[in-house]
Amino acid sequence: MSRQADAPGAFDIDADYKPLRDRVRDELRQRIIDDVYPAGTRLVETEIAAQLGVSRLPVREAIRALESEGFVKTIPRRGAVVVELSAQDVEELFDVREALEVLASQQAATRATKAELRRVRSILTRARKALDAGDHIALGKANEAFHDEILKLSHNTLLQALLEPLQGRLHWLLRQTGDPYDLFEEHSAWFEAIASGSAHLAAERAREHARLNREIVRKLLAERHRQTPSA
Amino acid sequence: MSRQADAPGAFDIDADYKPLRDRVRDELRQRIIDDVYPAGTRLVETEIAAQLGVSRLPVREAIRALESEGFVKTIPRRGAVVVELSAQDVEELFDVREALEVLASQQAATRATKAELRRVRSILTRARKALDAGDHIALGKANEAFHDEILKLSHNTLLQALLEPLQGRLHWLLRQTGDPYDLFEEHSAWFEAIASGSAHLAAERAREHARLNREIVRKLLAERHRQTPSA
DNA sequence: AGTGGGGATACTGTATACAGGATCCTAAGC
DNA sequence: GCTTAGGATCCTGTATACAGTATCCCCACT
Repeated sequence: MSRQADAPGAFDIDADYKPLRDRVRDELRQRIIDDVYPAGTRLVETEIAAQLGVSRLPVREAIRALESEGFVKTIPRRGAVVVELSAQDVEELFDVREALEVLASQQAATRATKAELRRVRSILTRARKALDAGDHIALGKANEAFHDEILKLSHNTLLQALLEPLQGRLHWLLRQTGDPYDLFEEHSAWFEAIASGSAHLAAERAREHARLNREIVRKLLAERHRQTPSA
Repeated sequence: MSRQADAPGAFDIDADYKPLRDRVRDELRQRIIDDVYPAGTRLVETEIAAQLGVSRLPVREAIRALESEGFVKTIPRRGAVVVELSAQDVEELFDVREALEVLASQQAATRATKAELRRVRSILTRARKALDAGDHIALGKANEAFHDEILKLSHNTLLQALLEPLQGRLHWLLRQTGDPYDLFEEHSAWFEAIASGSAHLAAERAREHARLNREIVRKLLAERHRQTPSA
């Protein structure tokens, strides 16, 4: 997170130290998002440990972390399983996301600095380019980065801590549903509302965006369900 | 929590099994809330392990859990410390609490069953009695239970999972500030709004309640700060 | 052929052991 | 007297080891 945040001149040798558990957690999360471990997959500690060349303990702690992030569910004495997001889970995810993103947007409107706004604008530019180039991967990443940045503009660390894992699950969901929708106009309008400094306007845009997004995912899921009725 | 909640007729031998890590976590959380471990206290794994008569591992996992709940902060290779809630932390806590409790209240208004409403009403009665008897401890517990129940009425498990630890920290804060305020009229009005079935009204009441609560805590903290300017 | 029991197996839960980094104290130098 | 280098100590990070429980498969019995 904050590499050398304070004491700018200080020597900070091996500042990029990260405990094994964190690196394992990141790796496993990525595998879940990338569908290497589809829903229902059992995460067996010994297996993963052997595969990554570490002992069971870091794996164990990583799995616990993923549990608190909502990616896996563990049953006592039975181990961890990658969760399947039910329709209700998705609805709840969007319920909470909407509430928190509206708050983030409001606070961003009143607290964002000019430099921060510039940075977000540059992300939008990146998204535009990816869209024109037809690069779906880059577009998806830019869209994810956009949401992350809006979150930072709120200057509310608790909000960030809560919303980040939720967005992780949403991105997971969106990747499952296929190619990223064209959200460029949406994001632009939302961003301008924040940049205008009006908390009210920013809130309205955030809510609108969240609802549109929810509808898109609903449709995609309904489609997918029609294709694979029972699986 | 939910001992043998589902499958009423099923044999569920040792249903009350709980991994050591969970029992240790509960114990440590309680100690933090009860101010046995005041803010700034270092939680040394070996110490706690010896004291509780378990090995370091369950303690380690418990500490990780408390970290994700926001009670402690761990620095790599340095260990865990009970956090001190800064003024900004408190504000953020209330920001998020307000947003989520408004959502919970809205959903409760449209989803709560008659049986559930009866249960909440009985909690209010308990609070009333505690208030009349001047039993501050019981009043505080009833108020905490009230919030927990409202949360359940929302029938939104994600919302509950997110809000529970936040409320834990709020209760911690409120206990630090001394005797529980008289929130009976407030809670009653809020409850009636939910019982009326109007999402809009329920949302308004929830917001009002959250804001009042925030003001109370602000005043208490300002007072405490005046008494202990630097500590 | 179907069902129930017994044992093997696989995995988690917990304990112990060891390695390496951070802190703190002491002592020497300025 | 103050500062700083060196080492001892403490504590976390990680690995290994053992115990106990759940699952599964196979075989015997009905």
